[in-house]
Amino acid sequence: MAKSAARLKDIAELSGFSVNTVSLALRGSPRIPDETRRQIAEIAEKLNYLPNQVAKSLVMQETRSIGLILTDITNPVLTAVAQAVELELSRRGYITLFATSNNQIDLERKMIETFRQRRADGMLIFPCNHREIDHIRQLRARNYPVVMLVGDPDAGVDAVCMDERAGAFKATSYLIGNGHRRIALFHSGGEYGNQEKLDGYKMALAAAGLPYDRDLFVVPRGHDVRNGYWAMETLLSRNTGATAVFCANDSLALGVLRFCTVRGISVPGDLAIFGFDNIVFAEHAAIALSSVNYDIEAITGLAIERVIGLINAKGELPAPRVTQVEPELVIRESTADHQRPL
Amino acid sequence: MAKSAARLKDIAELSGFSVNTVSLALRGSPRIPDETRRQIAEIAEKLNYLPNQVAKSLVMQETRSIGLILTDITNPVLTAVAQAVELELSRRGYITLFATSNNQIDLERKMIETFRQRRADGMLIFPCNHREIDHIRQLRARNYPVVMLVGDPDAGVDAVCMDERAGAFKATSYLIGNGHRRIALFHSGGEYGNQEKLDGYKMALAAAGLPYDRDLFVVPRGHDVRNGYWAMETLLSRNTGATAVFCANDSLALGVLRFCTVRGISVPGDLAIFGFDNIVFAEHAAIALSSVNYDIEAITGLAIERVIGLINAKGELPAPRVTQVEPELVIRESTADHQRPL
DNA sequence: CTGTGCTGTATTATCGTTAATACTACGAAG
DNA sequence: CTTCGTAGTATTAACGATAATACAGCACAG
Repeated sequence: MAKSAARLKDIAELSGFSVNTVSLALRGSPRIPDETRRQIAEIAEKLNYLPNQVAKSLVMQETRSIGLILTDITNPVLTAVAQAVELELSRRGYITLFATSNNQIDLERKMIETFRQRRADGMLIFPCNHREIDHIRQLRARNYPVVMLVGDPDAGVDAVCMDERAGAFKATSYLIGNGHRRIALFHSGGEYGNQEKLDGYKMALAAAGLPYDRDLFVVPRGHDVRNGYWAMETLLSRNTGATAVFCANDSLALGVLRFCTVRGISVPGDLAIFGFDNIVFAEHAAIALSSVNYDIEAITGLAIERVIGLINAKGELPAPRVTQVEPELVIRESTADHQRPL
Repeated sequence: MAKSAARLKDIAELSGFSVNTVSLALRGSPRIPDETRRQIAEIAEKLNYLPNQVAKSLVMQETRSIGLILTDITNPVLTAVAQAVELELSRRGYITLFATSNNQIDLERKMIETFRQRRADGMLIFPCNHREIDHIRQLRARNYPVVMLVGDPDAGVDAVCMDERAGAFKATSYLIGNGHRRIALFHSGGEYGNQEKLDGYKMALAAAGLPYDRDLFVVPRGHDVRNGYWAMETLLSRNTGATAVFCANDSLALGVLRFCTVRGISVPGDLAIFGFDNIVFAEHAAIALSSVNYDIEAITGLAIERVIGLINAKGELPAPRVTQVEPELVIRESTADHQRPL
């Protein structure tokens, strides 16, 4: 902490008024006449006074800070989320406390505890595991304002999130509409994961009367570019006759694109690629990627609205609600916009 | 703030000991016998007690929090910096207060003020303008521990940063060594900017006896992918006969790559591309980018070491020091590794 | 048998603010 | 000429922790 910062007491001594008068004057109380206020403001200015938010928090019982726990900030979507949240909260006079769980649930628990100690007024959480959220439920049960950024409708905790099932359904349906019949799915869901994108994919196939072929489903070990590369290599070795790939996120899709560039596979001529999340690099890839748009502004906006609502709710919190935002498709070069010959 | 969190006082009342005894017991003071400690710990556990860090900060005169001000967190290098800083600080028991200035100096000033109000123990700052740093100097003059992540050696403020001039020199020299004689520079320096990359570029040309041609220097309006695309278009229209492009950052380079893909310009056959910062997407681009590596671990590690050193320095702060980390080149596919025919 | 030191605990002050309440002077009303 | 309201300011008590100091009771040395 900065040494020897000026306090109300210092201003009080220099001005001859009491601490309380100084406090009232600086906060613009109507009970203080202008002349007094002027004198006090002048001295405050001279001492470069800045109110001590720590002391203020203690007495006001609010810190005007909100914790944001992400799984991994290098994921471009989460980066954008972090940016949007910080911007909007700062606009509303809140500070953002950041933490990344690095997909480890112990770290997630630890960071929740840290934020609780620091008396963050509320928390926004991207849980690292969609199923293990008892610690978050517990938080909520203790009347702590918390909103998740992903979530099942029956999680028992407030959430604002993208409707991933709908997104996957739309993207798959689009590919089917373009004439594709053998559509691969790259999705590192598995243990962690929400099955929602898988569900949406299956629903779209079913709706079109196409069979679900387990061979077309590749589960990469992670969700970054090199995993996408690996997944494409794997798919090819299975000889499935796939003409399109739907990737659960854009990094995987960029990996697929890279693989195709290296192997001379033409995109979208030989293979159509559909991504998910619509990160900035998707738009500007060597071949611009079609993707399911993650509407960051909408989701973070609603989530912040919600958590601040909970903070301001006096007494018991209202029953948790889960809001799902339906995503739009963004069609670019990586999917042909015409009927492909079979 | 969470309603009705347990306090020391509650534990004191339930256990029959005084508040002070409870505090000592929970902090493991040797003056408290084991049996007493056990009783107290048990009740604390039952009440789900978590010490109030706000109150603690007030009395201890330290918040164990450090402010990090970035220009724009969506820049992948800064994202990685943010991640590394948060991780390391959390390891050392500090919390990270994030803010982005969005390259607006007013916002930068405002965030510094916010952090000062919240009594962050120190700050790490990526100033949005290398020249206008009076407000940061002032901070330092008031004995506030602050370390910049970029900086001139004579800034008068502590800094740990990459030696950009050396990086630019190395990259340009590498291209020259590969036989290139007409090397373009895309650098959005201009008003904001450090001229350091430009300096390094010029030095390398001079060292090889090559002239500096103003036509080969394109100044894009920003530093994202589309600006790189635009810059390449501009360069081409100038008919300079450039055989290589050195970009001040990887996003620009990716834009150049995209342009080349669209126009059928072979990389590195017709044009070599060298980036700067070595972001993840550089490695995994359709054609993997050569780049100047930004050693995030080294820089953030040193910066954190420095700021914590300043925090722990009793009394007057030591004279400011600027540490420059010399970057390495990472050579990949976008530059040919053999002598090109002229 | 008294003083001394130690062990375990309690009391009190403090951090910098806000909030509730208490005073003091003065002008107006009865 | 008292009373009362009010404007301006001061006093006191929180907030929840830590830290310095005080105080019992008991063992032991002289």
